[in-house]
Amino acid sequence: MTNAGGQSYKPSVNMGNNSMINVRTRFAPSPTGFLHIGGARTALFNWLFTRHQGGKFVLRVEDTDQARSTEESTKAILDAMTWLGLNWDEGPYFQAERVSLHREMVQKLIQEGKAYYCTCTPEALEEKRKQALAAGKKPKYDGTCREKNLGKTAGSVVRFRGAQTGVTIVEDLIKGNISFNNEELDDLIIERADGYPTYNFAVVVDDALMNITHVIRGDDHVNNTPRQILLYQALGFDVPKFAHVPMILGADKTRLSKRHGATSVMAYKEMGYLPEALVNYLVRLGWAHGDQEIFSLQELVDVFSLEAVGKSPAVFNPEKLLWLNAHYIRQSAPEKLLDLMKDFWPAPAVGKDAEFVKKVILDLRTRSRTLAEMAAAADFYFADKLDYEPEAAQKFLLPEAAVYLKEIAQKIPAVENFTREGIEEFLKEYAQEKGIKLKIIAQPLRVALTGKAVSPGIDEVMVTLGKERVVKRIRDAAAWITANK
RNA sequence: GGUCCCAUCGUCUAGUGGUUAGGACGCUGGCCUCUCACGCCGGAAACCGGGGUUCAAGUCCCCGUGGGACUACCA
Repeated sequence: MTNAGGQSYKPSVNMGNNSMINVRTRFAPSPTGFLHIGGARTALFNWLFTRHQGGKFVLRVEDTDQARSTEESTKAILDAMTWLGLNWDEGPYFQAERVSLHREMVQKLIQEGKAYYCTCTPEALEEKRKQALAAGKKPKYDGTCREKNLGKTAGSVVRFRGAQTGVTIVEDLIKGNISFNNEELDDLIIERADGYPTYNFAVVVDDALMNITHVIRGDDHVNNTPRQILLYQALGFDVPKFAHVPMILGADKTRLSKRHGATSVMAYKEMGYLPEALVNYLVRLGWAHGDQEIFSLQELVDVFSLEAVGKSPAVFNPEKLLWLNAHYIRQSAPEKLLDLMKDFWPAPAVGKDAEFVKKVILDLRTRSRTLAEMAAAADFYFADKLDYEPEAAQKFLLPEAAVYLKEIAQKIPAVENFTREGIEEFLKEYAQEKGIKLKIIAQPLRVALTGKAVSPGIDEVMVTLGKERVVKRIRDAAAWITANK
């Protein structure tokens, strides 16, 4: 399964450059929840970089935490990727299915003396950690089993024998060179007591075996990177290029989480956001191309580069996302919106004539920031009988207006040119005849037609509704005034 | 605590030693107008602080300060 159903994007790079043609990247989510905003941006950057370079984008599910991984999460993540249009070329591979490979590599390191069995219990380690912390020292594995040359026993784990001197330099495509003293790195566990590899080991083995050339991931991983580089070297693999993208923060500048509102990509779909809006918003978090704000996916593929990714974290701003979403709704063809709106319309809208619904969409297109907003604003188009908003009715459905409404209802059947222009002309002439401002009749008419004080232009509404419904609604309003005032 | 990263309007950002520090969201004044929205024109709003380097620093260096990440038999 490679969800190649997405459209294809042509790489914009000079294919004559042989070193670039073999770019391979991966997105490696752990299936312990839905795809969230941060993960989506990481996936997007990977995808854009890869498509720009004409490389291969691999999807790998990191499910070695057997206790927390679920199939539903895997499906939810793939669905979200597909919705965003981030198609992958290989995978999804499942890390848990590759444990024999990982174990092989663990054994290799043990045989070469680069890893060793450790029988320290979690409890003992936790105790030592506490003590170290209390004494103001660094909580680091103390090497109890390092030189014991232990064999495998029940409950034993395997630790990597890390270098204790020297410096490891991470050459990061976004952050530049970052150096770490190896003495800061402790002997990390690479195989757990349950026989499963730990993250830091499994990523290295898998990335190496899958020939990943560029590891693009969140910068919460920078501190893991030197250990991983040491692992690559111990295993005799080439070290890939790294690019650590800054985190996305909430309004309070802490790491984005549920506390800050919706963080699930699919929650945005359900709220009526378009994938192109989310993609456009996400890509501008930490990346810019001069002053440009609006980008199509193909445009992004053309101009995206890791060099232009900023180093500092970005605060997630829902207002700007909303603006972009409104923009993309405005830009969308009515046919497309007709399709998208199927999941959003209120019950009375289902089964209505497509041409009529399309007109409704056209009326509302510049006035809706989300599809859900559009649906909410559209209720009056589909209602058989209007409920007048109390404040609107009180202010505009008055006895003096009833006179005008009745006359207008009477004259409308004779309006030949029942278009926006024709209707506007008719109403202006009527107002002139009466010696009043258009305003005087527009608001009562609006309430009569929509039940609200705020709506699309009354000419638009009238055209969409059609003469018959218009006449009926105006008469209903006049009758309502007689009955209630 | 230790290690590492980061720092331009409220927010996202442009800026690569010499600019009236630009754009966008949001806010706001006006125009358009049947309300609202769209659109158009205008406004307020920023280089964290201190030292250097330099004729010249938002841009380079150092030190502070502030924020963030990691510090698991999670990923």
